[in-house]
Order: sequence, then C-alpha cells, then structure tokens
Amino acid sequence: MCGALRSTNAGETITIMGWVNRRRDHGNLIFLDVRDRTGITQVVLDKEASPAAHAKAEAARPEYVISVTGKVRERGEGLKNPKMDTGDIEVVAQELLLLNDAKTPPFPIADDAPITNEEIRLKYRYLDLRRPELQKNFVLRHKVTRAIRDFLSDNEFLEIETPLLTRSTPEGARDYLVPSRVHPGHFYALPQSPQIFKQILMISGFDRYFQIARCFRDEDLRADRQPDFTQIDLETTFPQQKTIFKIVEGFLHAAFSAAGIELGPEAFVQMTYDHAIAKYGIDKPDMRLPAMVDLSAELTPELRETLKIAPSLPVLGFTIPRVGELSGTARKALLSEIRGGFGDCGLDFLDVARLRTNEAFVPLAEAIGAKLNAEQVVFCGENFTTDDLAVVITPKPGTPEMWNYDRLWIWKRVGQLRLDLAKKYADKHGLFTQTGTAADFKFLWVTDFPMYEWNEEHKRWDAAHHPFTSPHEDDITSGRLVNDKGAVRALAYDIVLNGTELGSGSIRIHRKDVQAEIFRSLGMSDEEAHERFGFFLDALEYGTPPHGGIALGLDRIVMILAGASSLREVIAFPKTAKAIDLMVDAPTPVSDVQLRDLSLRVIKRS
RNA sequence: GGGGACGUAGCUCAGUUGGUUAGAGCGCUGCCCUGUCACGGCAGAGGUCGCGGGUUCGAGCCCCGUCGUCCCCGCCA
Repeated sequence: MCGALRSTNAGETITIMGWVNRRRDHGNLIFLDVRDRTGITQVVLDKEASPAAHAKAEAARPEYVISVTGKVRERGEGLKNPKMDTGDIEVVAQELLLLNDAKTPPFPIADDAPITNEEIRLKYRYLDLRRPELQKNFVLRHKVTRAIRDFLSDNEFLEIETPLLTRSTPEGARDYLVPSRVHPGHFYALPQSPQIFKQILMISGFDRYFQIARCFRDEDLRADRQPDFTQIDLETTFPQQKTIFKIVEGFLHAAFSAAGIELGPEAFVQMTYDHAIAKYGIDKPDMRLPAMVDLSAELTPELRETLKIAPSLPVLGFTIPRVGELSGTARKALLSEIRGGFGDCGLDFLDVARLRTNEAFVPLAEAIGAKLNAEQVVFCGENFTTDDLAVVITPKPGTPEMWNYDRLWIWKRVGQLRLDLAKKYADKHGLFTQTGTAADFKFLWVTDFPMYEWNEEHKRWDAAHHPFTSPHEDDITSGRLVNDKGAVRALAYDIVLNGTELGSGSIRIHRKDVQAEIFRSLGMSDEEAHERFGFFLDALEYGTPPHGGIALGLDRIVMILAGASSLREVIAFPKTAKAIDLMVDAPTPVSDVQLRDLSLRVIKRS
C-alpha cells in the first residue's frame, strides 16, 4: 500500500494503486503523488527511461485512479522529504495504468485546509470522506469500537441484536414511525434505545448483554445530536451501581488505549446530582473548569440590606482562569452583554468596584477575592495580581416566577454563565485545548438523579430517567415516593466527559409491586400501564432478577477522542440540522402507489 | 416553536459612505520546464453577488420576504 513503503523496500519491484493526490510536471520528468488510505508515495516518471508511462502521466489529473508498477528507490541526498512518512523513498515507474479518470472535484482532496462549506461537503460526502482528516476519524472509530467489543466479550458479555422494527412507546422522545403494509393503520417504531428488550434479555437469563446499537430519535439536532446514532448498550443481572461503573471504566480504558491515550488507574470521580448543581450549576459538569463557590457566608444580613441582595438566596461566584487584564471598554461590554443575557431574571453582578470605593466594604471585597482565590474580582480594576476573571452574581430582591418552578434555577443560570464565559475566553485559558494526553479527558460519574421532575405544562410529575428506574431503597421505605416526590432519588447515573453527557443508566426495578407503585405515582392507571407496557409487566412476574445497565453514545466518545466539535466528523453519512441527508436527498415524498399500499394519505397542514 | 451567524468564481475569502467594466489566492485549461514534493514560468477561461420583491438616477452594499447551511434555547423518558 502507498503509505507502507520505507527504505528497507529499496530495490523491490512493486505495484501500487490509488488516487493521484498531486502532479508536478517538469516536462521530461513528472512526479505523481499516489494516495490510498494508508498514505502517500511519490512516483517518478522519466521520459527517457519509460516514455509510454511518462506520456500517460501527462494526462493524469488529481483524483484519477492509477496503477503504478516500478522499482522502489532510496532517494538521493537532499532529495528526501522529512515531512512524509514515505519521504525517504520513491517509486520509479516502469508501467503506468490510468484505471479511471475523474472530474475536477468541487473541493480539493489533497489540501489540509478546512472546507467550511458544510453543504458541499455533505452533498459530495464520498469526496469529503476521501480526505485524510476524515479517513483518520473512521480508522479511530473502528479501533475504538473494536476495543470495546473485545473488552465486553472478554468479560462474558454476549452481543445480542434486538429489533429495529418495534413498538411505539409514547414516552420520551418522538418516535420515527414505519407504517405496516399488512396491517393498515398500524405502525412500527424505530427504537429510541433497546431498553425494554435488554431488560427482557435479563429476564431470559442472558445475564450479561451488550450491543453496538443503532437508535433513533425524532427530535431537533445539535452538534452532538443526530437523529440516528449508535450507542454502546449493556445490561447485567445482580449488579450494584459500582459494578456497572467498573465495567464502563474498563471498556473506556480499553477504548482510549486503542486511541493511544492511556488513562490513569484511579477510578473516575463521582458526585451526586445535588452536588453537581450546587458546584457547577449543571448535571454534566465540565471538570476542566473551576467550580462555583457559594459566597453567602461572606454577607451579613446588614450587608445584604445595604447592597440590595435578596435575603437567604445564594450569592455565587466563579473564576475563569487566565483571562488577563480587561480594558475598561472590554469590562463595560462584558457587563452589558451579561446583564442583557440575564434580562429581568432577578440576577445581577455584585459591583465590587463600588465596594472598593467605600471603606466599609473593603473587607467584604477582600474576603470574596480570597474565597475565589483571585485578587482580580471582576470590574474592580485594581491590584491585578492574577490573570483570573472572577465573577460574583447576586440575586436581587423580589422573586421572579421562574424561581418557583425550579428550586435550583439560580445555580443553573449562573452555571450557564460560567460555561458561556469559559467558551468566550477559551483561547486565553486554553483549558479546552487538547494536548494528546490523558490530562485532556476529565471523566465524572453523576449519581442520585432525582426520580421525578415536575412538568409545568401538564401539571404532573414525569419520570426523570425512565419509569423502570429503581428509586433508592430509603425513599421507598420512608414513604417519600408518595409524600415528597421532588426529593425521591433514583438509582440512576450519568457518565460525563468534559461537560458532554456520554451515557446514562440505572439500576432497574425488578419487583412488580414497586413497578406498579411507580406507574401509580406517575399518574398512570393500572389499565393505562398495562396497555403501554403489558408485555413487560407480564414478564416481570416470571422470576425477574435484579438488573441494571447503561448506554453510552459511541459517536460522542469518538468525537471527543478525535478532537472534533461535531458528530458529523465521525459519522460517515450524517444529516443536517434539519435532519436532511444532502447526498441521497432524504427524506422525499413517495409515490401514490406506495402510499396506497400502506393505506396512507398525506394531508396538507396550513 | 424561538434567537443568532453566514450565503460574492469550483474552493477559501476581500469588496470603503450606495457610484465606471465585481477582485485576490488556490484550483481549472493551454504552452514551457529533468529533482519537485503547497514545484516554477507565461497565457487564458471562469460570476443570475442564494432567490423574489422594494427604495433609488444608480443596489453585492439599504429595506421586506423567502430558501439553504451552521450554532444555541425549547425539545432530547
């Protein structure tokens, strides 16, 4: 192959095939760089030595498919190219075959310059995929997938496939529906995850199951969300939470190792959901950034009164490292930008500049600075002894309505600001820059998610994870399940990497009475529960072992490992933000004949 | 459903306060060239300024609408 030849091959007569990457025509001497997925090799064509081959090379153009037979030659002194893996040798062509010509591609394959026009990249995806950068991503993806498959197989997991044509369950995300021809008016659904099937496999005694599973969700896209995606789905019997954690950490070590990253032996950090919200204002903290600090203790009731800060609500501060000194203009712009972002939500800056001008507040300003471990508290404009940007947010008196819906609203809003600012100053603090070592990757388990979340629109409690998630034993026995739903904790956990949710899982309910209780608490009658999940409730009655599992987004793992900022870089044929495949042009209308076969009619909505 | 950014040559982009015939680099075509490797030299082709409408003596530039791509919020058990 093109990328494999070295000086040890000198003297061998070989044939290589591939695409013309570049042609350098010097008249009687032509160089062709030949590319395949392993790399690039320089071919030399001399008019005197092999005139026929030279003549064909004159006609060759980028992306022509060629076959070259010739002798590998060590390049002479000064002719070697240290920038190429194969730069010590070249192939002296004796015979050249033009196997196929090619139109001039709409964008260059040979350049490493980024192509910003995503539309054209996706339309000509076969050419985009030919670029070394993407070739590299799919080699990586293959290695990672194989490492995970091998690890799980070595640990007694069985890979079992579950159906793609299955049953719609009107919970959670919208389903992609597939009409049945044989049963007019009836629809299959594509799975959002193999959730119920894998639980049934546990009931069937398969003990340890996994699947590299395609899943489908008909929801709006993001850079890290595609409508069809791949997850590493697994389930085991008789697990504790820590059993699952150990398995996942095991295959992630293997996967990262396959990608050339050796993670340290220590277990991943764990924190509860409540702790994550209090310290990071989000359920998927980015551990590369410093946490938030609650500064409430620094403010006496009198100080709150004077500074017009709402009593008993938290005063939160955080720092963004190494932002450097901001000019007065930059500070003003930042201030109005953030105030604008808050709107009238009852939050504001603590104006430390004002504090410094008033003798009485100086100790407070200094206490805050000390607690944040930063002497530049935002907008104070003096005594810069660190580069860190410190921000203190205070709740104004009066309670906007939104705080009532969500008791954690303030933490979440300030956590959002923390992330926004971290992003804004990413170039300065450099914490998101990859160094190619394990230090780039901050893993975290978030545990004890709330069992329920309040649905304001429908005025009811919904399952925060899914209705088969087991609550904490304490919360069942204490009666909280009935009396205080907002406080019930689930045996549900997320794995987070650099602020991206990689996966989510739980210990499941294996007792029918508990399951029935959960359905009741979700306001689902027995009849209703039976209509939706009857087959599963039946199965639960036949000796269901305790079980639990998790599912991790394979695409996201590969995306982060590849240092990519979009899933499109690691999915071969991805869709646009409007869920369109620009290459095959899908979705499309279908013929009346097809519709009639399916007993369907398309109606126009105004 | 909402907010934001972008759309000019095949690609990457520039285009001033609204003013002559819309530019650059790369790529492409032809010719020349025996040591290049982002080869070099000379010459050349290539544009419905996303689309539609409006304002204006005059629109790539201003206004309205629309389409597309990207990012974010909602949504994603």
